[in-house]
Amino acid sequence: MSISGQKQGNSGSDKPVQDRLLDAAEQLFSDHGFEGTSVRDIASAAGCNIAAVNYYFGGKDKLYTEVWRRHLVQMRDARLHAIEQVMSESGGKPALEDLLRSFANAFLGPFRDESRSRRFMNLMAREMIDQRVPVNMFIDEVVKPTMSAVRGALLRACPGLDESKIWLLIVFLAGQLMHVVHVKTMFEQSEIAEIPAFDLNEAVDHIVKFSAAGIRAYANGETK
Amino acid sequence: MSISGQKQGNSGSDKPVQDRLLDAAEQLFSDHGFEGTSVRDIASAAGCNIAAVNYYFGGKDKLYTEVWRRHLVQMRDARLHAIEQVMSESGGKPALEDLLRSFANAFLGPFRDESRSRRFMNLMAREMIDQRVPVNMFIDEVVKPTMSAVRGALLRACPGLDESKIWLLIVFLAGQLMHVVHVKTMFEQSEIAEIPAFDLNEAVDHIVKFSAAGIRAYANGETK
DNA sequence: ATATGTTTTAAACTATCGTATGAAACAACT
DNA sequence: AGTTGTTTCATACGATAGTTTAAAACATAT
Repeated sequence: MSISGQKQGNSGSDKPVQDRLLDAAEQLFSDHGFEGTSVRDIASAAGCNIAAVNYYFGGKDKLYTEVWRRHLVQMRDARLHAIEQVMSESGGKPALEDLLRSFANAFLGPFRDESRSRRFMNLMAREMIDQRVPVNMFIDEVVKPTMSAVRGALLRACPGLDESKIWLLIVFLAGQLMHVVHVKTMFEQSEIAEIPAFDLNEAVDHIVKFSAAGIRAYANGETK
Repeated sequence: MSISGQKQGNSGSDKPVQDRLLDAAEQLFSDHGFEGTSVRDIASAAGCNIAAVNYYFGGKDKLYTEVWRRHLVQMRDARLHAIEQVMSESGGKPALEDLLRSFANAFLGPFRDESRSRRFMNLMAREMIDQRVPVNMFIDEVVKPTMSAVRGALLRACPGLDESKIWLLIVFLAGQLMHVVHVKTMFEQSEIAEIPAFDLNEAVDHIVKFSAAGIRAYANGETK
């Protein structure tokens, strides 16, 4: 059998054991937190033996980071794909607003699906209080590749942009989007029904308009 | 020695053991969460024996709820005192705006002190994810006494108000204030320095103006 | 000083935690 | 069949969790 093979006739479900463990762990970590979840609970929910956690992931901590890695690569791919699509649709010279809107929508994608977003929200709220994922992983898996892609696309959309200052603009853009995520997270946790559902589209419109104006002002100031 | 007596020559500090335990527990629960804090850690930080937690509080859970009770009674007293003061200053017939402003400021008091607010914020963020304090306690210690006081004051400030609908107005008012707390909580957790400090005074101004208009419209609609 | 009630202490208890182990079960190939 | 490499399993390990216990230390009153 090959080293990366998967068994076929497993007992609990049709999914391989690794995925069942990741799914069960994500649900339990989201509901009860890292310390409040035991590997026995996870293995039981995944329908497999306790030792499988160590066999496949090398420990509870590693399993937790792998739960996150799954989300991180998904985020990265969604953002990279959004940028590539705008680039190809515009023949390599996208309108600034289109680029910003596409990226913002990809950024906020995980929070649009109401059914799955709650689990991810809880996971994120917990991770924001107790940081357990190594920062390097977050930087390497998401920030670096996303940033360089946005950077390239921004330069095509706004040729007059100063290359030395472009990182600041991207950080600022991501900061606005993270802000939206934070507000949305808070609204989800709030049980007070009085507050209407937070409108992501409205937030995206604002950020696109605001950032486009800011970036253009920046570009003109540098080139004049 | 009386049954509620306190020893004088304790070893760790000048405070009694109960208070030292509550202080240490609050700090540790705020930093590492309930599951992430052991009673040995708490006792060690408080400079006393492990058994003291069970001797004085009857267990780790009870200690946690007592940490919260301390905050809850403080909240309740601050709000009640604010209402009493407005009532006495106005000779029992306060202006609606004064009443609302005074209550709102008392409500948001714990979040104005920047030095102590962070610990309480963390504690609250954790409690919002994992509810461990019995809801009855929150209702009995804060909601009920506060509500009836606000109700009485509101009736004096707005005699035309329908008594059967007044609870809804109070819930609505508290909901707005909790909303402000949530946003503030989020801003504190956010590490992004780009966002300016959240202005509580601005929020209070808005809520006072908005709620006063709403309540007056309500009262007029019911009395005409 | 003796007696009484309270507080503090060190140690032990049971339960559960994350992890490690070695044998059994299994699948794929010679 | 027999061999090989992978996966599953029951079980055990050491560490630590929250809690309990009983004796020692202490303060106060008679």
